[in-house]
Amino acid sequence: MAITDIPEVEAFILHWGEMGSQWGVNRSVSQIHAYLYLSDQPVHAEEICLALGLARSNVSNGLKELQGYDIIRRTHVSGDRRDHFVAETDLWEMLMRIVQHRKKREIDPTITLLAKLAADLDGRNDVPLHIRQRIGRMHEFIGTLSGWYDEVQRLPKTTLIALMKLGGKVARFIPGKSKD
Amino acid sequence: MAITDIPEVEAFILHWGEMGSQWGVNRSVSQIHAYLYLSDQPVHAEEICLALGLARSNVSNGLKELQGYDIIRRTHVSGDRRDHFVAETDLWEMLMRIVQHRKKREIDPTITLLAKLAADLDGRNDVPLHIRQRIGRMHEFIGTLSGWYDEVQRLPKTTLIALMKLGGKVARFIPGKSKD
DNA sequence: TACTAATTTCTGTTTTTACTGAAACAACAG
DNA sequence: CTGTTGTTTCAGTAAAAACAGAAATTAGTA
Repeated sequence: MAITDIPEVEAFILHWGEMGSQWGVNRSVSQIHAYLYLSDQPVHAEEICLALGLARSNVSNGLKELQGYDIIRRTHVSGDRRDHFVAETDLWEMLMRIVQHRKKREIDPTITLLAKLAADLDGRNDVPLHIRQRIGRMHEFIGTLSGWYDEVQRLPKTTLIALMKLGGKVARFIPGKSKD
Repeated sequence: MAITDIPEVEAFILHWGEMGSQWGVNRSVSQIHAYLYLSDQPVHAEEICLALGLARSNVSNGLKELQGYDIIRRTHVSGDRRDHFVAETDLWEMLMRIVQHRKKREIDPTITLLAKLAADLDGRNDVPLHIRQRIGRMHEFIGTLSGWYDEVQRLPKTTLIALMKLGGKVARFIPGKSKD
C-alpha cells in the first residue's frame, strides 16, 4: 500500500502543493517535496511519478529544483542503479535553507539594484526629493533586514530555538524597555 | 512630466513588479504599489492606467487587492469626484501588514489543516509511525513560528528596530550562550 | 428625479506557466 | 563494444493566470 492511499497523506501533499504555488513555487515541485518529506526510505523518481501522477520529466525537473534549494539530496540504494532521494526532515534546517535560497535569488539582486538606483539619484536635483528619499529608504530598509538575517542565520540552531521560545520577552533586553 | 519618465523610477517599478510575481503577487498589483509608493500626492486610477499602461479594470482590481493588504488607502481630494490613493510609506509598517495578511490567508489555514490531520492520525496504528510523527512535527513547528510572530508583531516598532540593530547579539541574552 | 462621472463586474482574448511524451544523452553491465 | 536502463533536454500542448474592453452598476450632481 502506497502512502498516498492514506487520506491524510494525500491531503497533506495537496495542501503543500497549493501552499507552494501561492508563494511562487511550482505545484508539482511542492508536492514532490511533501511526498519525500513523508517518506522514510529513499525514493526513486518512478515511484514519485506513480504516487503523484506526474510525468517523468516533470518529476526530474522538480527534483532538480528541490536539490537547488538544498532540501532534498540524492542517495544510492545498493543493488539499484536508479537515483534515490531523501528530504531534509529537520524543519528548522529546511526553513533556513529555503529562506537562504530565496534571499540569494531575489532579495540580494534587489539590494544590488536599489544600491545602483540610489547612487544614480544621489544629488540629482532634476529628480524630486521625495523620490530620491523613498528609493533611498527602501534600499536602507531591505539592506538592514538582510544584514539582520545574515547575522541571525549564523547563530546555532539551539540558540535560535531558545530565542524563539522567548517570544516577545526578548524585548526585556532592550535598554529602556519595560519587561511586559 | 510624469515620474515614470525618470529611468530610475521606471526601473524601480519594473523590478518591484517582477519581485512581486516571484512571491505570488500579480505583477500589475506590485507595479501599482510601487507607483503609489513613489508618489507624494494622492493619485487617481486613471493616472495609474496612463503611467503604467494598464487597463482601467486591471487597475481597479489591483487597487482593491492592495487595500486588502492594507498598504494603500483611499483618500479624497477636494473638488475632485474621483477616488484617490496613497501608499503607506513607513516601510516597517508596510512589511508588517503584508506579513500579517499573508499569514492570515495562508499560514493560519495551514495550521488548522495540520491540527486536523494530526488529530485524525493520533493513535491510528494502521498508519506508519514516521508519518504521524512528521505531520505532527510540521504542525508543531509552524504553530511555534506562528505564535512567535504573533508575539513579536505586538511589540512597539521602536523595540523591533532596536532588536534588529542588535542583530546576532541578541544571543547574548540566552542563558548558557557566550557573547560572541 | 434624471443625468453624468466614476468604478466595478463580466466575458472573451492573450500571455505565461506548467506539463507531457518523445528524443537525445549518459551511465552502467555483460 | 554493445545493449539496456535510467535521466535529462526539448518541442509541442494544455492549463492557468493576467489582462483588456464593454457592459453594468454605483455614486455624486444639478
